[in-house]
Amino acid sequence: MVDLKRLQNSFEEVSKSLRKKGIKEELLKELRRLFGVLKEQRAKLESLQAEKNEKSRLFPVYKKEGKDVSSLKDELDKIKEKINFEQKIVNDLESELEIYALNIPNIPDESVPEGKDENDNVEIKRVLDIPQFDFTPKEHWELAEDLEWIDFKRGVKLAKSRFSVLKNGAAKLERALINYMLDFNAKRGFNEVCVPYIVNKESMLGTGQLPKFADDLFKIEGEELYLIPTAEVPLTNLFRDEILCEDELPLLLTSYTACFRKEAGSAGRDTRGIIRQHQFDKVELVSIAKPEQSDEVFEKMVECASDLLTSLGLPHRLVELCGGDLGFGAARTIDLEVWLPGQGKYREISSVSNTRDFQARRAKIRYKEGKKNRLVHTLNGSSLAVGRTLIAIMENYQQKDGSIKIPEVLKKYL
RNA sequence: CGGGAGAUGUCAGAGCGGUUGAAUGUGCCGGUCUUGAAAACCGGUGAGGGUAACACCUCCGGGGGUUCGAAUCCCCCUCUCCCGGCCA
Repeated sequence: MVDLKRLQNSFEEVSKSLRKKGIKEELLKELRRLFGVLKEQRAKLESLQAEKNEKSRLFPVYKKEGKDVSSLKDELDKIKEKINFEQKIVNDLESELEIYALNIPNIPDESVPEGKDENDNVEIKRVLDIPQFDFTPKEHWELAEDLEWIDFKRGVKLAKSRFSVLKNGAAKLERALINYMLDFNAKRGFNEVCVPYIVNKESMLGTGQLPKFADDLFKIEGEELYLIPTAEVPLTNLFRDEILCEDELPLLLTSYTACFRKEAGSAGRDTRGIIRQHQFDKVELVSIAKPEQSDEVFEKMVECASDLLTSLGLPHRLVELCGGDLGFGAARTIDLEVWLPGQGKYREISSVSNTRDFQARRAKIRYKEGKKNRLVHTLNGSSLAVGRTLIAIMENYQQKDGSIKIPEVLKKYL
C-alpha cells in the first residue's frame, strides 16, 4: 500500500515516481483529496466522541449528588445522533479510500529505468558463455517427447490444459533440483521452512495479490481460501501483524512449494511445453529486513540465484526491469533469464524484488527499534523456478543422440 | 463432523456495567547498591491514529446489538483446547 502521508506531503515526488508505472496523476490527486477529507471528518467525529465520553462520565457524579440526569440524557442523545451521522461519513470515506489505496502499485525506486514494457528492460550482465552445438538443438518439448520425460496429454486428461505429468528422468531431476536448490540456499544462510499451499484472504491482501489480481488466483469453492501463486505469500505473511525484534533481522527464508496460477492474461502464450503451467514447482527466497539492510539483502538474493544457475552450468543474464514492466508490489526487480538453446532466447527463470515497505504496510509487519515500531522491508525472489530449470538443463545439456547429460552437482541428488 | 471449555498486554493471569487501556506476577529497559554479577529495592514498559509537543480518539479474537456508559450483558462468526467419530 502506498504511504498516504507521503503522498500528501510530497505529492510531486510520489506522482512522478508512479508515472513510471503508468499511474495517472488524476488518480493520485483523487486519492490525496479523499485522504484530506477523511482526516477532517475524523477530527470532527473524534471531538464529538470526546464530548460524549466527557458527558457520560458525569452520570455517576450526578447520581451521587442526587441530581436529575434526564437533561443530560437528552444532550447525549443528540450527540449520539451526530456521532452516528459523522461515523457513517467516515466509514464510507474509509472504504472508498481503501479501494483506491489498495489498487495503487508500489512506488518504484529512483534508480528504476523508464520504460513501457519488457523491451525497455536493461541488461546488467551475462554470466557463462552460450553453448555451441554441432547439431541443431531441440526445444524441450521435443526432447521430452523423445525421452518420454513429460506426458502432456495425460496432464490435460487429469486436470486441463497447462497441466502435465513428469516421468522418468524428468520426475527424478525435478526432485533432485528441489533438494539441490534448498541445500544451496541453506548454505547461503536461508532457513528452510515448509508452509501451507493454501492461504486465506488476509494473507493475499498482505502481499498484494488481492484485491487487484483475484482473476489470477485459484480459489477454493465455498471458502475464503486460495491456492498460493508463489511461496512469497505464505513466507511473507508468516510475520503479518507482528512486531519483530531488531536483532533478529534480517530474516532469510527459503521454501519449496508448488505454485498455482490461472495465467488469465496469457492465453496463447507459451502453450507448448512446460514453460507456463497452472501448477509448477518453485524454490523461493524471502527476506524480512530493516530498511537500511534491504539493498544489501537484495544483492545477496540476486547473487544467490545467479550463483545457483552458474553452479548448474546454465548461461544466464541479469536484467533490471523498467518501470512499466515492474510488478505491482515491487519497488525494484532484477530478473534472471536463462539461455534456452532450443528457443535461441533468454527466458525468465527467476525474479528478485524489493518491495520496500509496501507489503509491510499492508501486512503490518514491523520491528521494534528502541521504543519505536517501524515497518520492515520485505524482499522475495525465486531460486529458482524448478520446471524452467529442468527445461534449461534439458536444452543446454542435450547431446547429439538425444540424451541429456546431468550436471555434475546434481549427480549426488539422483 | 458431534459434545464441552475458552479467547484480555512478551507470557501467565485478575477484571463489580461507570476515570480500567486494564490488578497482580513474569519478561524486558533504566536506576540505586556492588570490584563485577546475582539478589534486593525504585522507576519505566501494549497497538493504531492524531499533535510541533500535549490534548484527544480507537482497539481486551472479529462483526452486530442493549445502555447515557460495555473487556464486563445479548446474538452471529472465527479460532484454540479437551472428549468422541472419521482419516493421511
